[in-house]
Amino acid sequence: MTATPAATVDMGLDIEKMEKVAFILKTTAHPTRIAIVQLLAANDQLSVSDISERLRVEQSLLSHHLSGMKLKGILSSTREGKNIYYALKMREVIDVIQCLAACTFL
Amino acid sequence: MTATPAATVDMGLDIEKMEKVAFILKTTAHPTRIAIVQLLAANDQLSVSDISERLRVEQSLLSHHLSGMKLKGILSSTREGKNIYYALKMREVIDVIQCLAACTFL
DNA sequence: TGTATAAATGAACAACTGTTCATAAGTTTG
DNA sequence: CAAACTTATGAACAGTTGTTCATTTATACA
Repeated sequence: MTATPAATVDMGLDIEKMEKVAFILKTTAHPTRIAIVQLLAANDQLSVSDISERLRVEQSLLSHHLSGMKLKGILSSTREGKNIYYALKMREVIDVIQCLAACTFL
Repeated sequence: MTATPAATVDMGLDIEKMEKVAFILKTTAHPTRIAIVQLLAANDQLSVSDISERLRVEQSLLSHHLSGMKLKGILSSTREGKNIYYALKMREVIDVIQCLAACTFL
């Protein structure tokens, strides 16, 4: 990791908040992963092949993204028969994305 | 770069918006750089040494961060005598950070 | 049991990031 | 001009990321 700069300058974002947001952003700021979050925000659980079809992302690559996100605590997964269903675990991620979606100026 | 997934699933975040936000986030989601943005949101221009002192980040490293951010269009710089002053160029960055700061839930 | 289907895993690799260190380049002032 | 100061630059390097491909594991079902 990186050393945190000393000053706590702020606009309402204290260090702790800043690091949490940075974490969420770093692990989510990628087109495929944002799309995954959006899908799971709307669907509350989906199998890998569901996601793969909808996003047209190849199985293996998708799996890597999913397990990475799971590892970082953003998603959870449960097996049901042949399929494995992923769901959003860290709800703050939705909030962050919704927050950004609400930013009209962009 | 990465291929954009096909589906435009959304929560109000269309693909274009999503990519702009992702860009801003990727280039900003780092403690030092967030701190820089915050400083420059509050000060509208600061010399490298100002920033270096306030954030206690070493000259060369800071310079790398700054010129990277400039390269990506986030900051601008102008020389005034010995000093070089950096300023926020892409104002949306402030908006994004303020937007996130407003998210109380975190 | 064998075959099909769903998903994970691991190697390999290129590209990018963050960092440090040493050095260069531009500016001011004596 | 030389010395001091401020900032940039470039090499080097370790670590991370995104991706592909081939292989493996797990489950279901004939």
